Amino acid sequence: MEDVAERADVSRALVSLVINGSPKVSEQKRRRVLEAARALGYRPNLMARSLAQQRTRIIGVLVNDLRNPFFAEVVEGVETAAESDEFGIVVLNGRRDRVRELAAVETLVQLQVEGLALVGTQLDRDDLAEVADIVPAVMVASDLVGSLDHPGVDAIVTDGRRGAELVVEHLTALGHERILHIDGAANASAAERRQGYLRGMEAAGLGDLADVRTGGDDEAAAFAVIDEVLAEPDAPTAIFAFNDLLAAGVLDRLDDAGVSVPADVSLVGFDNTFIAALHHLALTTVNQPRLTMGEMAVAALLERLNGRDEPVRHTLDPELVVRGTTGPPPS
Amino acid sequence: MEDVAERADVSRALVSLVINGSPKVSEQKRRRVLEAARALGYRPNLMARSLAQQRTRIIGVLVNDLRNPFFAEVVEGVETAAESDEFGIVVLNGRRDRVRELAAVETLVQLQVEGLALVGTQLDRDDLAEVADIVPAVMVASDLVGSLDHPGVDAIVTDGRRGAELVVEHLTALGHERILHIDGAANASAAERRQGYLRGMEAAGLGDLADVRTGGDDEAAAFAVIDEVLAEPDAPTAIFAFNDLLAAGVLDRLDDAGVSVPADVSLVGFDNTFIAALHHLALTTVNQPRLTMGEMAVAALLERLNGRDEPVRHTLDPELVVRGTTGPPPS
DNA sequence: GCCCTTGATTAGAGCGCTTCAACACTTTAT
DNA sequence: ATAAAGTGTTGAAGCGCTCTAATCAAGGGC
Repeated sequence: MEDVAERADVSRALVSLVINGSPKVSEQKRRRVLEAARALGYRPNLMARSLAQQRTRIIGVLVNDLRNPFFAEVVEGVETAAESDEFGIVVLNGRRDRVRELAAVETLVQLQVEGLALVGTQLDRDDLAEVADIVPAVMVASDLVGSLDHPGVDAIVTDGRRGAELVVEHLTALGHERILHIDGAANASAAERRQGYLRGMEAAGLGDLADVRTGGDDEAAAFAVIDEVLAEPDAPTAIFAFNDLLAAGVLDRLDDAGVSVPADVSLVGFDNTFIAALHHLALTTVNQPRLTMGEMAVAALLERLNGRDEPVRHTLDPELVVRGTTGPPPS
Repeated sequence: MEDVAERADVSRALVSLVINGSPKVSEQKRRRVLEAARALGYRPNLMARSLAQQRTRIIGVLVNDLRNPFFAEVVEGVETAAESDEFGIVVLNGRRDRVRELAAVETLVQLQVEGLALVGTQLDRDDLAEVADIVPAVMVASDLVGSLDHPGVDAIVTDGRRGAELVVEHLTALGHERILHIDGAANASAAERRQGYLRGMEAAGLGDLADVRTGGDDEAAAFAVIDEVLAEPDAPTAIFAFNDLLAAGVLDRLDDAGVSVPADVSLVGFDNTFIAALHHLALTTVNQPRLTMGEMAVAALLERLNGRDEPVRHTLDPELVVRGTTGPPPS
């Protein structure tokens, strides 16, 4: 910057003004500075700028698992919104490991991000409380029971309870009774969906047939459960999986076992990722408005930066997407 | 930091030493400082540190499209390697838009990243030349014809030409002759695979049957092409798609049209993403060692930082993964 | 008792930028 | 002519940290 100033024969301060597009610079000098900058290949140092400005204009994004297309799309929503508000984002991948997530949050805080979007993270209340004192945070697509305890944390979620209920309603309407739920284990939104499932079963008068098994959030997690279930008498006629990835695993395993879907067993996923839409899977699932969620997360953070200080929680409506993996139970 | 120093009754410099784990600090003072830091909730400011240190220990990662699981896994490889070398990474998503990619590179450079990993980007030689003068760069999983022009750019690629040849060999061995290639359009690795396809066809004596159509890199790109092809006489008996996503699109469309795979038409993808492995697709495809590629990219950058200044190019071997979408042509 | 080490600590400059207050120069109002 | 009110420009302080060189204290050897 010094060099640019010298070459353009102005002060360093003026160069700064030009770079930042200040209106109070004469056209003549502006041109001189820009030309000097170009000639020297000058690039402002974002670190120095942030230090001086005392703000970074960066939103930190912590993602549970980047390989899950669902999260990738939420991030895309965050990105879009941040971009249009002239914020940058830094994405860190927790890879389903809470310890890694914790470390990532620390990194982001030290990076002085102005807001934190936690997408599907597994952090608990205490982890969050500490961080929320420092920087506004918003949880996206994962529900932390009690997160509202802390006034610094917002939440953007799809109503997983309702989503699960929709699934059960759909299946019971088709005539299913033995409906199995393979859950998301310790996954952040698992509890809610489990709850919705149980409520749905109760409501349908099938409370005593309710059956929840521990699954996970990827294909592999389904294998053991399916093997187990198929070996039992009274196998379910319908399976509601925690998410699409898990459902894909279920489908694979059923296939291996010669069980046909939906003739023998109906199957429902959750998230409506592009995988579910592949015709060859044609998975019935529950849609979550991913991009919108990402965008709302940024909006929530910006409101915080603009002074809001009560927590906000937006619950979006899930939507059942019926495709080819559900049908009436075998007679 | 000032506050911590005061509370521990030492100088700022000493605090800095403690925070950075210097060995030349007495156990007593170290304890005092750490305790003061904890009590005050002190967090070092990464920006300030980088500024003073004149290095960021950050590797910038620019990805063509985060939604594509292939790239997401390469990034995971980068992440793993960076982590073990105590580097941080900043991931930016180009979203298949060259202009956005250019902007992202600019951001990363201004962030003072110490190395740039370009994963599947579409940047051309000129774009790169400019950037490579400033920071070492490595292209991953995308081949830029002539990128070696610039001595500052390394490359980690899978041999797409060979991969495509493997596909053609597999198909011709099954008896196919009318093999169509739906390519990746302007995508960075499209040219190479196209070339391999053509070479493979020549080698099999099928040069005049070679047929390349413009596709893309997602499912939607396949639709128009398939509609077009099916309407023509002499429809191909095998289709080699640019990547798995595109292949999934092809599969969907063939399905819609009542064409069965592999009975009527064989289909091959590329990348061996988890999508291909889903039993319901069971897509024959070509594997690329994604994680390894990511790790090698970091290794290449670190070598640069340690003084290497001739360009390096690692070409990994592709591997044909035969699944259920290929078989002999209909008789 | 003096000089030399050795090890622990600190003062202070500097990293590249922004920004505020001050300044110089016009222009307009009186 | 003089004051008031703009315009454009700049000097210098300061953002939070690191790091070199200097300082200080405490032995050790003669």
